Amino acid sequence: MAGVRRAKAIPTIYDVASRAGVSIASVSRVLNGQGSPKAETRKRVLRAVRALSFVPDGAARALSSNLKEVVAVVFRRGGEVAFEDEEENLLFMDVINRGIEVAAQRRGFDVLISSVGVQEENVVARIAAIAGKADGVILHDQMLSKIEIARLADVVPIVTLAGNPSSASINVRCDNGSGMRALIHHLVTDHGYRNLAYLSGGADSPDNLARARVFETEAVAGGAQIQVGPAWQGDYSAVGGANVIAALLNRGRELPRAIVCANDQAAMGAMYALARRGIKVPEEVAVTGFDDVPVARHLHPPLTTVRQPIKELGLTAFEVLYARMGTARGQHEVVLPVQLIIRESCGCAHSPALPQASASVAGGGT
Amino acid sequence: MAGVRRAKAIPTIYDVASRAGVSIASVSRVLNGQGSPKAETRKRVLRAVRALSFVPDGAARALSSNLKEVVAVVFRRGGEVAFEDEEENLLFMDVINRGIEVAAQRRGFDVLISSVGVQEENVVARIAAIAGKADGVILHDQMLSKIEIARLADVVPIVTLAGNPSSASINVRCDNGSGMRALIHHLVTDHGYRNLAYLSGGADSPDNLARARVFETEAVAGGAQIQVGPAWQGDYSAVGGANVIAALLNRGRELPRAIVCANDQAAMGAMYALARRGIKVPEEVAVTGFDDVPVARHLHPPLTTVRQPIKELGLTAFEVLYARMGTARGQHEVVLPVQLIIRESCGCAHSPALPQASASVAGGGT
DNA sequence: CTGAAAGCGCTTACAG
DNA sequence: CTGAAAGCGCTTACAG
Repeated sequence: MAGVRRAKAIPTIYDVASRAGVSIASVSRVLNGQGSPKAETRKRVLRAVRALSFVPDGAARALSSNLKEVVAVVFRRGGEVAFEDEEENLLFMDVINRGIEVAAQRRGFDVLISSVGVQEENVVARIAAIAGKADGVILHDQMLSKIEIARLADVVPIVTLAGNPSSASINVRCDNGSGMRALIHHLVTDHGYRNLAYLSGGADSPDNLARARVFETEAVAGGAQIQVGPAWQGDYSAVGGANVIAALLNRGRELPRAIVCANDQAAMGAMYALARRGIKVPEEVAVTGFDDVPVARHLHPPLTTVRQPIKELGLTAFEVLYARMGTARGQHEVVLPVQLIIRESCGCAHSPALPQASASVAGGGT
Repeated sequence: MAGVRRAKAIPTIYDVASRAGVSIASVSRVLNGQGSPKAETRKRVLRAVRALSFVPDGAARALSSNLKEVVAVVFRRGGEVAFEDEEENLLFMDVINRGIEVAAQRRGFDVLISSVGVQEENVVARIAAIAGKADGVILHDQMLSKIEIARLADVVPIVTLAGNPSSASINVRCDNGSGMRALIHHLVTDHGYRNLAYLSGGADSPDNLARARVFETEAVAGGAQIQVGPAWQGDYSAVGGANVIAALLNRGRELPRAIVCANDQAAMGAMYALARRGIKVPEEVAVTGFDDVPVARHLHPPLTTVRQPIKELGLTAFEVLYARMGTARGQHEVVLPVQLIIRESCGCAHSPALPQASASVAGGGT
């Protein structure tokens, strides 16, 4: 508001109509392909539109048609970035957002992006304001409580990404269970590790909780010892992961044979901390991640992890939201499959690669 | 439009007003902090707002206040992704977009993101539609001609990123000239290379043109031989870069001592193609990039390149646009400084690093 | 401090 | 096929 306003008068549909010598209704019709305007009318309108560089005002359209053709995406923006590679974290969100955007485009929607600072105060108000500018909202992370979501859902359809299912919204997530199950099976059965730890992610993250739960069940079922608890509490970040390992080491604790990390970021941090102490991965301690972010394969050793269908997560989130805009109810949770990616940090043999970081080529082209 | 509509009736400002027993004007005032509503009025309005989960409609606000508080960002979406690392390319745009978003947030704006397919037909119409939904537009790449920009600029302020300066818009870019100058100086003077080539980026990219021009001037001024021309025409992509090298090698051409690539992506492709033929970088051929994307330091060898202030590019684009929304005119070009980042692909000595990919830590924390 | 009313720029029944 | 008119949900002078 403060001092922001337009300079020159911008042409409206009235200007176009009078220049073309027709009514504004006709202008609207030819512009939106409604009805069957006469060729002559059409021609005159189009000419006037060009002459005036007329662009229909989105707000006015939205108001009268009750459709903004905008989907809002809200996510948390990280604070300080200790590891340079932490930027990769963003990539994860960005790839999801790209998926949302591609799906949105197909339906003629645009994407309104809005990040919320980690320690921003009025999150609810912020999100409400954004919701007012869109036909639907996609929420990354767990930024709103169940009731807050329910309240907002009265006003606009909501899809959560990796959140908790709720009767008021739809949750889209990946299959943490089978991903973790495959990973533990590989570690316990294939490698025979008898002592594992789970380096946890954000304490209140549903993904983290699900992964932790399956980690425990499967490891124990496989007859392995496990280490869990406060000492292993990370926060999905590389610094967090590094701190956990460093603290453990400082207190002289003996490390397990394998560290299963809540995500790739934490794994990067853990590997960094281990390297600093001269502990060899995977010879002394195996480390695994979750997500398969692009850098994962560039690490030394390349990271064994569980690949999430990142872009599909976004595509699906939009499609599910779009469907919800039309119909009242539907499913409340959508689960996408994951894939175990075995590289070397688990202890598997070095697979021969081309002598360059980008050895993993899909096309060829040369 | 097709079949999309709301389910339940959504509360409007009238509902709030009648529930609170005041006029809609009062509701609007307390919600927007205008005037000085009585404490009692304020209380009753707020209570009603909560009770109804009222969220003001953005379209209606925008229409009556003539301010959407939305800035549109349009960029080109790549086609196929041959190199997996090509995703990093997105990161570049995404970091810029993050910068835009952070700056926008400070001013109470949200960001409307819209990518345009490489071979999409109605680009002008698409962009016009997006412009109608925003108070200003930021254009990545060179997607619109000079006249198209001028036409659109009649309707909405425009900032281009790495485009051409024009009287109708403002262009924000980095200082290609001094970056390339520093790089060539390092290659020619410090390393003494006498034979260089410029692996070009998109033929119509202003950045590429500027870099190519300075490359020539500086290399020649330094007394070096240069190779340029169609055989060295890439397209900013890794595949493009790889193809150029492969084609040259296939035709038995002798490579120069150093290949200066238009950007990091092309450099990655070039290094890949060289590695496939067993040509050693930097011992036989030095390779450099431009941009300093995050993977650059993970390559083997780590890439010498010119760092662009990526996030600042975005921040600046928004601020400049915001300023333009208020005042009629101003500067037409903003240039941000760059920094030469010397790593190993130029032939410089291996700098001792921690035994892990993420050796580059900023904080510490352990 | 507060309310009645106009107006923002479109879309869309409703007549003709 | 086309136009006059109502209405979408807000903000903001203008009176009081």
